[in-house]
Amino acid sequence: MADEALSAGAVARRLGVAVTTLRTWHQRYGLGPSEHVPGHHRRYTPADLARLEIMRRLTTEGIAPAEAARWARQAPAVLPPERVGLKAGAASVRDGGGTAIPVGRAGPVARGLARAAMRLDSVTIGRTIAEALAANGVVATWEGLLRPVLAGIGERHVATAGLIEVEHLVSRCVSEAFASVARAHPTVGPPRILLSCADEEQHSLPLEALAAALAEAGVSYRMLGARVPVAALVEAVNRTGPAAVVLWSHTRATADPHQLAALLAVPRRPLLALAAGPGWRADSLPAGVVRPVDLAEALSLAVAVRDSLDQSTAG
Amino acid sequence: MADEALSAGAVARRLGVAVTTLRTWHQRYGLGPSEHVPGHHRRYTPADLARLEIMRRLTTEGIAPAEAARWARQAPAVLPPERVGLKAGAASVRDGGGTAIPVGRAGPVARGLARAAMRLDSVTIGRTIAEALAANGVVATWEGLLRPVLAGIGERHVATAGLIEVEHLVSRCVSEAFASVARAHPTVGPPRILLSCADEEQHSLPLEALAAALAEAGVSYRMLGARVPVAALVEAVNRTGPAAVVLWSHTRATADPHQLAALLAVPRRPLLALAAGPGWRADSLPAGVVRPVDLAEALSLAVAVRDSLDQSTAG
DNA sequence: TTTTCGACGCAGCAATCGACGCAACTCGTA
DNA sequence: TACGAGTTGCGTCGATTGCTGCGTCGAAAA
Repeated sequence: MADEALSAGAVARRLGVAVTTLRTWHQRYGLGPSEHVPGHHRRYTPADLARLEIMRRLTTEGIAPAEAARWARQAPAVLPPERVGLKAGAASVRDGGGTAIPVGRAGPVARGLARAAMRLDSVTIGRTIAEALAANGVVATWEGLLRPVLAGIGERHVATAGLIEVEHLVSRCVSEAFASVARAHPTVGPPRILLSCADEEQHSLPLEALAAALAEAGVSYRMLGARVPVAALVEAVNRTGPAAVVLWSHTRATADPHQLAALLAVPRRPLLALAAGPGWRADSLPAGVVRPVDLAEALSLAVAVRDSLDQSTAG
Repeated sequence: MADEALSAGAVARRLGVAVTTLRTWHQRYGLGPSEHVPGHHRRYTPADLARLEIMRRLTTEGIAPAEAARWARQAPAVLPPERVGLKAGAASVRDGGGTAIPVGRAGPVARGLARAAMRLDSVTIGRTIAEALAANGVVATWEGLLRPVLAGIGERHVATAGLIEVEHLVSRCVSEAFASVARAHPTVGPPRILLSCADEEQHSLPLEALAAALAEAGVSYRMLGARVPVAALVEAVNRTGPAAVVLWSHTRATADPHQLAALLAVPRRPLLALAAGPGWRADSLPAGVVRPVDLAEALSLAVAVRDSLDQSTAG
């Protein structure tokens, strides 16, 4: 007597899709209520709902909707307990559209992640990212999965002035996943690398990616986070005396070269100053500042600092 | 309270509905006298009356009758805590001079945490928090450790215009710790609770505390994060149709009651709207909004909604 | 006699229906 | 590199369905 027969709206809400999409799935793929009189309202039984949830799960794994629907339609009443071991399914069927997030040729996993993001499904988002991180490491996951999806969301965001909640949600999930990596890889030795965002800079995700990559490589670091005023940065450098400082700037507005100059004017100036992020202009950087082009380069530079320090202390 | 049996007419007059409606509610939703012989007159006990009053309150607040009835039927004793006076924050601090962080009488662990924060020692910060969470749970750790320390840092921050980097670092560590709690407690079922910050509101830590507490209690939720524009919030509510929405506002500047009004104006409005945080003014809240005074109360209110099913149809 | 019961019906309104179309992503091709 | 073809999610529109509160009526209870 409890939950027999859900209305279309209730099912749509539960799945996180629009009501119209449910109707489309019914008429295009035959995924509807098992008993439905045309013209009358749809009433979804638990079995129908289970079929739709298979559809949703497969699409969030990056399977093309048409194929996912074929799977879901002939689904046995007993659903196989998850874990079928995905891994870049060969799902290169025509795929597109609607209110989707563009991920280019970033692969089916990225497509699935984008879909989960659109549904605000933080559980799936988190799981997808964690699996990718475990399988491919921080750098590859960042370049091949997270950056494309985040860029796609940002693109849509500026174009439609919407999707802000999606952007925040994914950012949080990514941030949590990176933190999880850092926690899973305890580092040894004192942190000699300081990571900080530029003044007023709100985007710290790429810096967190670097932090996670460092943790993965066993390098300890110190992360200050977003929106660090120059005075606070100088103060932190003075207090902790790092060998290398990475200063992230996402947009030109936050990329004030004076910050770098102030960094180099500190009494015990760091060995290496990295100006990371697309905000910095190569021609306006003070002498002695290095500008890595991507995450991998920043990582190798930072690792090099660690190694040189080890060498100097050892010999 | 033995034989306070009210007749149908009396109850109808008291509730302000027609007698016929009472009969309809009985046969359609099962909201009638607990003991009733068909054909005989209905005799409503005080308990029956209380159930009907819940029904009436929810329907007049705009909740779909079928859903309101379900809520009223299986609501054992969820009495909304009426207006507990807001106590002024006892801000009498007098502890440690120099560059220490005032933590009041929060105990030695808090002092240790504050010291680690001053050293920017994220490893120790994270470990301290994790241990406290494991030992005392989310609510106690938040109220007894994290909130005092964060408040102390904020106090010093506004007083000395420094310590911003400390504040960010600790925030990040707390955030990570909460995320870790959430990941360690997998929840089941679709999320029926939506957590969101008010528009322009940047502080999301207390909301993350609530999220972690919910996860600890096995309740699934959806967290939108900081700085959620009204349009995005409404959009998310429309899409996912949560049973309860928690809107956090830290300062008065971000506590625009219009946001709550917009929340309640959504087609299928949530059963419960919580205005959380010190920003909200009790006298300016729209009717039907509950204002929890602390984390524990917000938690218990949210947990109460856990079992509520939606489905707004059937007959 | 007065009030309530159960059954039936009706009008208002929100949700949904089916049809159509739009926008946008991917991919193959030039 | 640009462009058309194939897909796909979803907004819109006028019509319909179905839920909801309540009035009415003959019979039964108080």
